[in-house]
Amino acid sequence: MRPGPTPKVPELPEVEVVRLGLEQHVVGRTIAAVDVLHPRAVRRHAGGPADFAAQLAGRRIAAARRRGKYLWLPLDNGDALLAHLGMSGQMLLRPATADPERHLRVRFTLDDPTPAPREPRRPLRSELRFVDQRMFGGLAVSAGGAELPGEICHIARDPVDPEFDDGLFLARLRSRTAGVKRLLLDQRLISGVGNIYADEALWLAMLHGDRPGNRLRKADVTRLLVAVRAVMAAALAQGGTSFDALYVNVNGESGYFDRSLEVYGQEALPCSRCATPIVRVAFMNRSSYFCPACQPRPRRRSRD
DNA sequence: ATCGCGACCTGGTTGC
DNA sequence: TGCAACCAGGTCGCGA
Repeated sequence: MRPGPTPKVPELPEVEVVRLGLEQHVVGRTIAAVDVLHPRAVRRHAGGPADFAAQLAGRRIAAARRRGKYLWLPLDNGDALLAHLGMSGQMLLRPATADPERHLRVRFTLDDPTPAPREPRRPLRSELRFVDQRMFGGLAVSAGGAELPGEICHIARDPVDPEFDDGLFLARLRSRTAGVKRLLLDQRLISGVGNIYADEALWLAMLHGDRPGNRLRKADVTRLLVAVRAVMAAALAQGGTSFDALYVNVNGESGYFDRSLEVYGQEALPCSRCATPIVRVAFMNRSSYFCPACQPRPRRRSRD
């Protein structure tokens, strides 16, 4: 069996697709058993793998929530199962008989849904599986975390949250000297934005990522927020359309990702606005892509 | 407090 | 052909 393509890194829209799938297929069901196949997957659970499993066994899943790239499943006792997909995490709902995935890390056996009175058909026994190749992701039980896990209280609301405060974001951005891309990636200011959508939003807003926060005009920040929401809405519209009832997957095979990219990964290709070749530069041990004409570097840069 | 950077992690790709 | 180096990047924690 050949390995599939490298999953795309989940940012807010991808995580929201997973949340929708969990909401539809897992909420209301009870965790019968938990099997931690790799301890690193629960490294952020203080009590270790055995305690992680013990605390979840018998609990009913009450809801599926998200803030930024964090997911959590509130449980019937007020605790929550907290999850981050990292770079390569997936949540899969699979028949219990399905072969284990190569990078299966944690397996949750779910009780069969209660059959309807007039429905003698036996429901399919299924498992929720946490699969993660690179293991930047992880799971934990958050004590009393149903409403908002304490572990993520430092994570800002995301731009899709109706309670996201645009004015507060503006004020905080403009109080900082760091470049606007770095600030976009700071989950304490705004959550859910990763390297890919940061580049896409900056291109759409025609801002260079090195523009210091405190030198942004109000109109720049307004444009940036519009852009962030636009790229996320577009991704969500294409990625969140459908998923198989037994397959909740962060890297659904929709292909929306590549089709809609304007700058990320597009080095040397012409900008769709002005035809200037897209430039790639090193940024925080990774890459930034931008159009040097549409997104002029701020002055006071020593290079270029 | 803020800033900037290294560590963590695996597997596909590139370069010699 | 073999093997080492590089690359992807979200988040945490550290030193300045």
